[in-house]
Amino acid sequence: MDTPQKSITQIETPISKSRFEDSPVFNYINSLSPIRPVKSIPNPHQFSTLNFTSPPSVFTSPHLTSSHKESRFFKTHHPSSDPTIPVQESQDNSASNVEAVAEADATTEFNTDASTEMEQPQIVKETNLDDPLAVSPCGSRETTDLSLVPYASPPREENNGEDAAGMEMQKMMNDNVQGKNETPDWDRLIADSSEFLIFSSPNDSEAFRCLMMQRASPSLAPSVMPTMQPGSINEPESSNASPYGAVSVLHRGIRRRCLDFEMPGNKQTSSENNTVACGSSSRCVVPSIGLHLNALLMSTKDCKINTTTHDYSCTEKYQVGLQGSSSTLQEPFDQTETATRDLEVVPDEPTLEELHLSSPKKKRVKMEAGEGESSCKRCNCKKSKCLKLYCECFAAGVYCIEPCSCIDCFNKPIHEDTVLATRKQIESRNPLAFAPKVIKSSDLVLETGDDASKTPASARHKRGCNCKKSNCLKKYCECFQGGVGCSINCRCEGCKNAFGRKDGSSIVDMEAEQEEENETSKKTKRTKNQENTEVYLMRKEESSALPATPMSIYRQQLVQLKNMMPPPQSVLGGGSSSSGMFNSQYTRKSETKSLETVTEDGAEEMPEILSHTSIDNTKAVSPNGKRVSPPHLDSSSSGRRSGGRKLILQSIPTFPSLTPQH
DNA sequence: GAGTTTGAAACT
DNA sequence: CAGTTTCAAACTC
Repeated sequence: MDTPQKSITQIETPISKSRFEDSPVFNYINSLSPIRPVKSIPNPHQFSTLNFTSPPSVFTSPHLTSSHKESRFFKTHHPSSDPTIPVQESQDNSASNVEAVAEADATTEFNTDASTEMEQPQIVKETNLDDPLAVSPCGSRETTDLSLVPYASPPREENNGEDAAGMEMQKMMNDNVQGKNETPDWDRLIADSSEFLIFSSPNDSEAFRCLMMQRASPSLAPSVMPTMQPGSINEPESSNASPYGAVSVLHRGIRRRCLDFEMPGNKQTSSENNTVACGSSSRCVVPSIGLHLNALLMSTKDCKINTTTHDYSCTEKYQVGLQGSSSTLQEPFDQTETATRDLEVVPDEPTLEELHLSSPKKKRVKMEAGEGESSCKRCNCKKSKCLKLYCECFAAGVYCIEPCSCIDCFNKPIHEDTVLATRKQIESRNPLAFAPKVIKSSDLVLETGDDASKTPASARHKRGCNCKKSNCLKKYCECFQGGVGCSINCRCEGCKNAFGRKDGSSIVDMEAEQEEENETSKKTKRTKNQENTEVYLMRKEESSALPATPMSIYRQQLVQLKNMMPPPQSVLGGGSSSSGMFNSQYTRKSETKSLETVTEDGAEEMPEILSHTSIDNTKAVSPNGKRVSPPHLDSSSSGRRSGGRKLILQSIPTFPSLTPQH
């Protein structure tokens, strides 16, 4: 039985309004007031494209406006007993907020907070905004918002929500521009915000930062994916299309969603996190922002979400500041892609840059034309429907996106159920299927007790490779691809892995590095034996695409830090759960842990990177100027020269300073 | 860009 | 668990 109340209110509003407007009193007032009543124009389009110029496409779709209310924000349960009112409210707010973020991106963290807060009270609790104002129970939102956000949308009538939002947006934009004079120190803002602005997910923060960056460098503003309207796709789940649509639009524009496969029963949470986009998103949508591309990687493979606890471990600083510095070694290509883009952004890596830019390598062309274009990891699946581990996206825990060339792809938000089911199935078969393939050596040592720790990479492939012909010298080899040495877990034949052979000899690396070092100083070419040379060349080729990009630099820094840190604690994230990809990396456990995990991958690449990049550069390109100062390795590391050319990871003793104890 | 090679994933 | 098939990335031309 329908409660007449609702319908009555719906009907009554317009009626009463019209009556009111027709009334002489109204006319009188109207005549007196210079303010003319403006009737809302129910034109969703007006709100979007026409009104705003910034990064339009992503957020301008009518679909978006129509589905705002169903965006992921509203997936969260409203604590209030009567969802209708809050929803209505949040509808406007969300619209304005989303738009604010999207269009104006003048939105500050406060606004973001506000939106988050408004839409996700629970998350707010979770995220614990330090700002007392921010934490307001559902009751007093508006006040809070207003107090918090200079341009936050004030409470307004439920009608013409979109227009209102749009107008509000413009107002906000204006206010922001005028009031702040548009001199945002984004780095500072982000840095500052990182302390109290805790995003509901790492991806959120990523997206946030992305937007910030975007604003910071409008010239780089993406062309923006024009027509990716998932909603336009005739999906069976049309009922759900909206939410997805909204989310997708938003995320497509901003971020690539990560799959949080876990929480089978907890769909809500799952969706919440699912929506969480990986940093990838940023790269996808904001191609110009090379730095963010890495974030994708981070989110996808490196910064794993500990779905078990729903913690995210890359500390916000890392997440935001480093922008996916941890981009996985498992995806050298991505790195390279990113690198290529980063070159434009980061001018201070002359040698490598030049090297990279000047070399019209096929690889690079390939990357630019293909993966690099979107700067997203792209799969090319044809038969697996992207629902098998064959699919890199799926394996990485991210949804496929536009740039993917996959056919019959089911790895999309609209098929979330399928994806989750498949994921579960695969995990049931192999609980570690989605676990990071490359894990820290320390962890490994705990597990296998092998000599992994002896190798420079300081990480090992979990299962080991099974190479027969590639000698573990090509990316066919997962160990090599991951930038780690082979271990006793490997069943490879003729292993010549540059990062460390199965037999435990990591000497190759040492020799190569030292050799290169000497060569560098002497400016002569190497005189190493053929094997090492071969290895070296291969690695160089690999890493040539990984010049001194910020990412690589971050990684480098991280690696350095890592090396200075004491041996990692027991595996937390690693074993945390089978949800794998996202497991450890985002666990908020401790910064140390985060760093470690982040570094984990970074270390994989180190040998090569280190041999080519200088610490000075590292310093120079520090993301937001925050931290990761390459510690005083020199004194402690025997492998490093005054020139700062090289770091020999192996030789760097653990350094206690960064961890509380030890 | 097409074809080949390779090894992981999936299957039996 | 081992062998085989399938698959898509990596690689080569």
